[in-house]
Amino acid sequence: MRERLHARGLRWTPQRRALVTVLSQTRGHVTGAVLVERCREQDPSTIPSTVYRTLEVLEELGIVRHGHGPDGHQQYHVLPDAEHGHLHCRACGGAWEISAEEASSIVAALESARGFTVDLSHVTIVGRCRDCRSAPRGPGRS
Amino acid sequence: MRERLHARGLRWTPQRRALVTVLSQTRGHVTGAVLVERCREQDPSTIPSTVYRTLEVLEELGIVRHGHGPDGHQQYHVLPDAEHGHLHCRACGGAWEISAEEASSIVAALESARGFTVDLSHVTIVGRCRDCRSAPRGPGRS
DNA sequence: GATGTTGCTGCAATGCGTTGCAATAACGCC
DNA sequence: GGCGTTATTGCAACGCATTGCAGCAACATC
Repeated sequence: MRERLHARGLRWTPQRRALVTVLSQTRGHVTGAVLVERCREQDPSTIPSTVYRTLEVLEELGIVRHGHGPDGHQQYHVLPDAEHGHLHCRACGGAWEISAEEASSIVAALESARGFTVDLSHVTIVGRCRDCRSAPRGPGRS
Repeated sequence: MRERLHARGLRWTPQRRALVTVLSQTRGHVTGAVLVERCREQDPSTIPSTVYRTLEVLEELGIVRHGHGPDGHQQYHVLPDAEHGHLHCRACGGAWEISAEEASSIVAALESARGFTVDLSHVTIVGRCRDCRSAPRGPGRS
């Protein structure tokens, strides 16, 4: 980790160490706010802007990816999970992953038709799941 | 417009009138903040929360749709444009629309495989467009 | 046109995230 | 170990959006 930063002329600071530790104990998806809070547990003097800036750096290194939840808030996930997209039911709040394979149809379509390279891990698709689809008319947070 | 509100037991207020006027002069996509600002031009005493709450109501009526830009901020578009998704290049900031037809492959796939109904107008796909794909390594706002 | 209901508004506070800037402290080098 | 360079941090302010609550005002009714 430290090496990767140094290789780019970046620095290995206590604050970064803390975030990396937190990330290593994290599975699945987390919002930015939660990461800030977890860092605070480790070191109460943690400042939000530092965390967000560090996340930016780590994303450039390919350590994390971020997308946006159905409410538009940050959502980070730690690699090296397979790259995947996200599916959210606006009625029940449920969430699922879309595998690269499952998404290949659009990815390929956009690629060949427009020459557009999709960042799958940033994709969040909102709608209604099987169970809620038939339901009367859920509230619909988003 | 007024009728549609009344039909649901809702009220036709000066503030709503203002927002509807603003929307009627709007084409394409607008962020929430811009709508607030435009309302302020008409009536400087406009309060943001009122605007956002009214947008919520209008969305329930099917007058507007909202999604989230690549930065996670609100983006509204006025109907009755054909329903469509959004494509954003993280390097140049360019934006395009994805027609329902073009998206039919995923929509149909998710529909049949998972029984998931996609809200296409809420979809924003981020990546790199043809021109930026070959570029060295753009900054990558998102 | 006066009155009661209850949907809306204004306001203030909160939450998430970003940005500018001066001070700090990693790092490389001697 | 001391020193200079410059990436980072801490802080404070800002921007967008949401929420709770009390007072206000549309609307239906008489």
